[in-house]
Amino acid sequence: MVTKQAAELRALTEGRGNAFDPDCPTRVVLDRIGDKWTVLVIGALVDGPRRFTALRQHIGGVAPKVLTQTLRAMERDGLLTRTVYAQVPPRVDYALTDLGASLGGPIAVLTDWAELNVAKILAARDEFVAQEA
Amino acid sequence: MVTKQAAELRALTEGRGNAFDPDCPTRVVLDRIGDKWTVLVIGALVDGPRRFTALRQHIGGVAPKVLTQTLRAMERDGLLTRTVYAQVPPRVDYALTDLGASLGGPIAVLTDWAELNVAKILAARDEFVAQEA
DNA sequence: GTCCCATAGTAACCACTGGTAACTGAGCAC
DNA sequence: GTGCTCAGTTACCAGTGGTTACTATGGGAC
Repeated sequence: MVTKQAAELRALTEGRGNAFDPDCPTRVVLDRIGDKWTVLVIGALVDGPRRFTALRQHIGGVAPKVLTQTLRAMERDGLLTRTVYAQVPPRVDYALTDLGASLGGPIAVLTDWAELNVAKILAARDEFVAQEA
Repeated sequence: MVTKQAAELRALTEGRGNAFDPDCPTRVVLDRIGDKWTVLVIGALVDGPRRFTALRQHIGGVAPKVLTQTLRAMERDGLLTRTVYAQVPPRVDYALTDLGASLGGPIAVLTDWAELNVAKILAARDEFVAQEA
């Protein structure tokens, strides 16, 4: 614990993290971004706030439990806000914070690459399978 | 807040083959990129080929089994090449392909964001913990 | 000859997480 | 009192990530 805090402090005081240091908190950020649902939630919220069920419908194939986990983690990390209205039936709005919205750029770059290179990756995969056989 | 970047992301996700469709192969690419070790391996190889042990040392905290899994998956997807020299002790070089190297740009954007925003995320996390208590 | 070393993994095992299906609670309409 | 909506929760299961220990091979030291 002490060493971890020291590493975080060092990384922060140096101004920049080093993702290759296992104790560097940048790893934490990469883990969060690495979660595919986080990426899709950011994409689903760039247009504005959405409710829980709307998110579920917009992001195909996500189970409610997993969506809840993702949203809570993102709220904890300051990427979005969760607003509960005391109504029945309940209403909960999710909206990106400035920090969360600022992630949209890097994610767009990534999804752009993905769109452009899906074919190459699938081709490599097919070829590899063919070689194995 | 919602700017050109947001519009870009929206165009990507709602226009041509979108990542919100659970059956879209873009999901496959996001899963691969989402693996934190993949990101670090790309980062470790942009300067040139490395051997297995060199990768292990450069990327702190990775278990050999997991590194092997990651490297095999990346080889399968055409992101890197694996060259075995019939020597004793064994020597295996890993090098990025053009496809793998082209991922360096998007990943650099992402890690830049991560390193710049680590402090904000940790602050949000601390505040959240404080509010809970 | 025997012992030890380095490299690039594998094997066995465990814990945690991601995913599925079913259930909850609160008020309102019927 | 039955059913409807929304936003989850609960119980459960499989797969994955991670840890530690072990392996194969030949070269050099003794």
